[in-house]
Amino acid sequence: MPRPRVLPYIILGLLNKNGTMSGKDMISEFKTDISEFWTVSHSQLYPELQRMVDEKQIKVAEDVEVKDRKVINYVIEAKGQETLKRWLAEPITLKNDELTSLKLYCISDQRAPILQQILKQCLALHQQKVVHLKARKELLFGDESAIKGNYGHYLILSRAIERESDYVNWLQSKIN
Amino acid sequence: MPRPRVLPYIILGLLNKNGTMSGKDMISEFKTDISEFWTVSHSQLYPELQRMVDEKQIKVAEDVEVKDRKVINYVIEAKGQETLKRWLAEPITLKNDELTSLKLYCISDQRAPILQQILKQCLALHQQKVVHLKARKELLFGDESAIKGNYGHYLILSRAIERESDYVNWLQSKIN
DNA sequence: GAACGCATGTAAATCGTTACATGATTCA
DNA sequence: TGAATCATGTAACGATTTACATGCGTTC
Repeated sequence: MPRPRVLPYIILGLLNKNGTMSGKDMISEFKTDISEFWTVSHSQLYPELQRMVDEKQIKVAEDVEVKDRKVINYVIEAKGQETLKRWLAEPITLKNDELTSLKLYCISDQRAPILQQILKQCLALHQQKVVHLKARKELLFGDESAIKGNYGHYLILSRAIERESDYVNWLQSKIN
Repeated sequence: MPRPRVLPYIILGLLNKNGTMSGKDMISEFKTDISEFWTVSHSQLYPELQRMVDEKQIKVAEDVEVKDRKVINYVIEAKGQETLKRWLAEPITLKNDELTSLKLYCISDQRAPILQQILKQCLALHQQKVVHLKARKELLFGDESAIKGNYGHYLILSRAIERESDYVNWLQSKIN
């Protein structure tokens, strides 16, 4: 069972959000706005675009505009919009939570129901994380004398708890 | 230029911290204490252990103890300790910062100079991140009317700023 | 019109995961 | 003794990165 792919969905998300885009445009947006969370090289992007055209997820935009250059512009197809919708609606799990920011990035409309759905699932997941991490800290460092001999471990565990707790608070503040 | 490897250093870190360990022991510690930050499959671990024995970074521990099972125990060698030391001392950059938690995990002693060194570099890096993210937010959403049409983007950018700011505060609290 | 830049494209090498395999130990 | 379990080991595939390649357009 191959690892689930990310790139095709980001491509769909960008095209759905921005309309017509070239590969170059996508690379540019990846770098400026998405590199904080995810990166991709152009040697992955271009073959993927071809594959997605074959799959009818996207199509080449016959722009009357700028065809001076060898730029290829793409637009999303109906099938692609459904694929994107299904991806956004997938349940959030420990395994795929690293993609949640990317999913949110693809949602332009503040009132989209899927947005609240994602935030709520994310909240539940990270609340569990906090519980788990706190239990782990209590187990390992409940006796504070254990901190001395494993200070680095203690540090990152403490930090993880703070980080997750902050995230939980933020998520709650964004949920209706 | 191949991507820098992580696994060998974690192996060295664990052996340096715990003394004698088998592959199974490492897998176990990966799962319980490190899975929050990093994962590895056993099919990666075992060949890597063999490679590191060949390189004299570690060696098989001739335990008189439990040799009933086919368990193979390892200990770190002097060369491995130097390799580990060099890794911990590498400058922290945007590229390798995702490994910082793993590095901290390998440092048992609260008073180790390398600990403060890492925390300070990490602080500088994330302070820069905050500056960059805030500038980006000002540029994109300084005009609040822009939020409506790109709400997801606004959300994750805002969250990133809070997350990084919290991290900066935490780092400062841990620095002498 | 020759050289360079740039969007796109291709190849090779590496990394990492899943699935499967081995051989020893335990236990019924 | 034979089945099951377990630590270790191997194979195959997909994903990702680096390096290199193509070919159009601009510019000097």
